[in-house]
Amino acid sequence: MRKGFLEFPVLLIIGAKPTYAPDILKQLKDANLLVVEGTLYPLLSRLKRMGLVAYAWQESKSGPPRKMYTITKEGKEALHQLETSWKSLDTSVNTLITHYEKSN
Amino acid sequence: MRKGFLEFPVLLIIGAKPTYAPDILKQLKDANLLVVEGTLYPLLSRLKRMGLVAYAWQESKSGPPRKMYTITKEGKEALHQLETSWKSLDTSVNTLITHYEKSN
DNA sequence: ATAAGGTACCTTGCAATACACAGTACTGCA
DNA sequence: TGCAGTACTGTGTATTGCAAGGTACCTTAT
Repeated sequence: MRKGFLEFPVLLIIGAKPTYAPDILKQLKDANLLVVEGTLYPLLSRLKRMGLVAYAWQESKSGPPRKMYTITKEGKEALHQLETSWKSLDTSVNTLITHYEKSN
Repeated sequence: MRKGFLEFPVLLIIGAKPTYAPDILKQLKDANLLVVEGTLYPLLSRLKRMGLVAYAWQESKSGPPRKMYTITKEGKEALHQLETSWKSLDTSVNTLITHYEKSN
């Protein structure tokens, strides 16, 4: 279950708008999801290998070129499935919390 | 982040009422959280080693004795912290979902 | 021109988690 | 005594996420 949880938020971010790694890190941090470079880069490579995202090099005005990631059709399908799983998990856990609180 | 996610639902279950492994498995399954023996037993040992739960042998009318697990004071404290983390994660992910949906 | 600092990407090695799978042990019943 | 059911345990493995270190490019200041 919940294997590769991080894929979900990352796909959500890329799915919302094409972005590149440092920006993804920033958005995750803004969302209170602490992820570091060493986690994100391998994850992005994995998503690319699975065909869920694609990238294109894009020049920058303030540094080296960036890999701009976009979500693919397959990525969107995977995203919808992840969203379903998430909602199920969310419901399950919140139910357990309710049970716990009722018992005290 | 979210390292050892399963600890949370398991602690919630034990915290609500003393139980033993097969019953925990059943409750997790009822909550749509698929976990198997090979995952749960090491997890329980870990929780015990960390002092978050304790167990007492209890005889059964239909088979071998059971390890009845109860939550400890430390376990309750850990549980509250896990609950806080969960709520934060819940909010974060749902925010990202909203952002994603708005962008489409 | 060159040094320094910043940005972006990538790799290696490690620890922990969760699973598959197999095994042990106790109980009750035929 | 054999068998099925219940409960607990151990081994091996893939994956995940992180720490740490490294490469390369670009801009700015000297």
